[in-house]
Amino acid sequence: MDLQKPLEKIRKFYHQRKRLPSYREIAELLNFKSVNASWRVVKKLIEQGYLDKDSQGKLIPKKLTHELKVLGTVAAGMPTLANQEEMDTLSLDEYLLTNPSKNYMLRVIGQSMKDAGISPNDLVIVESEKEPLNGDIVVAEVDGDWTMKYFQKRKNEVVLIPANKDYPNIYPKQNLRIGGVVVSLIKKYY
Amino acid sequence: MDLQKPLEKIRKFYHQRKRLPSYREIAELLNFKSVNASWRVVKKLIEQGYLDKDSQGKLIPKKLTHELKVLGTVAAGMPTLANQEEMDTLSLDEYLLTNPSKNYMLRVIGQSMKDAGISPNDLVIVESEKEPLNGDIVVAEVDGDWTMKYFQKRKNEVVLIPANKDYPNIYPKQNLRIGGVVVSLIKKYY
DNA sequence: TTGACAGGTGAACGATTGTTCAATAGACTA
DNA sequence: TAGTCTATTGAACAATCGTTCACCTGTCAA
Repeated sequence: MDLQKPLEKIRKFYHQRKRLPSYREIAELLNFKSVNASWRVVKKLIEQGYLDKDSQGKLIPKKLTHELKVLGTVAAGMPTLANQEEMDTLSLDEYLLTNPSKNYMLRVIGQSMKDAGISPNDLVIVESEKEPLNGDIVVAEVDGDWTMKYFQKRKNEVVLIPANKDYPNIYPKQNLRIGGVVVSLIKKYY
Repeated sequence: MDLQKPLEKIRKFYHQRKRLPSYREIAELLNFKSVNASWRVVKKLIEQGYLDKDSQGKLIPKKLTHELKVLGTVAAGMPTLANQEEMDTLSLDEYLLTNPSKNYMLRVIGQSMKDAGISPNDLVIVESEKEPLNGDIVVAEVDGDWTMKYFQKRKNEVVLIPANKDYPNIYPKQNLRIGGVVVSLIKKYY
């Protein structure tokens, strides 16, 4: 049985309508006249791990969601088209959001983290209410201003160190408030 | 009517089960004894743009998907908790995947793009079958090896330039194959 | 020629679906 | 007190749901 076409149709339906089709709808998609035919196709798709079922028998997606093929490492070269299907896929949302309810995103302005590869217009994902470790990049309010810096705790004081020699270290006198720890950085070129 | 609790419950259900609850299930979630009660809650949620309906009346998510609050710019400071709800949200998948079927992801090894802020273990999202412009970062096969470099087209030849002075420019003799253009870069610290 | 098998048809089942109606309970205002 | 409003209840509707029958093709091997 050819599972490729059904998979593609179902995937398309899912992305367009943001829900999975019912067996009747699958029959329509695949030009079946009987729901039993789609029932059998779905059974195979479940066996192969593309779909799954609820406790109530409702279909839920498994390997269908907007996902990225991870093709390997750059220097190791490009995999051929032949084995692309076997590679892992990954949802960016799930991958990047360490703690969805506490994550938020900031757009970077200013050059103070330049040497860490963080430039204006980049996006950083920040996790709030997280205890920073030495070397973490934190978003902090120092004496009234918000900045992004490396976090360094020494004996009794905290130092905020920029990744740019043109900027001075910051020794917060009072009112140091940590807004969160930068958990990931996103640069978008296009 | 308090929509916050229902929203949160429905959102949680959606993320756990990867489908939206039925009206009966919503009633159960919110301790309603009547489906009509959930029907009205849903009506409100639709009016506010959190949910939507199919042509068949089935619920589909709108602003429910795993989304990030974009809180503003770093230097501009942190918004207060009060206006967080009004901020934009953004799905990373939708934001980063310029062309889902042609995008794939590579893990970076090697230091050759160091000065562009691209380090080993970073992830790059590549769009295949895209014509590179001068200055774009491309993934290319040169004389048998795969690398990531800046793309530069001069008169009749193509030069691949690393972002690291310790590495030489590459003047492909033959067999230059562009695997794709890097459309975004992801660094994950945690 | 026979038999097995995979793919599709058609119909039926009880359960669950979205939707709507009338009715009830409490909070607030006039 | 009477009246209005909102939130919830409870019951009912046709339609659709997932699931399972028995049956009908065609293909290929024995």
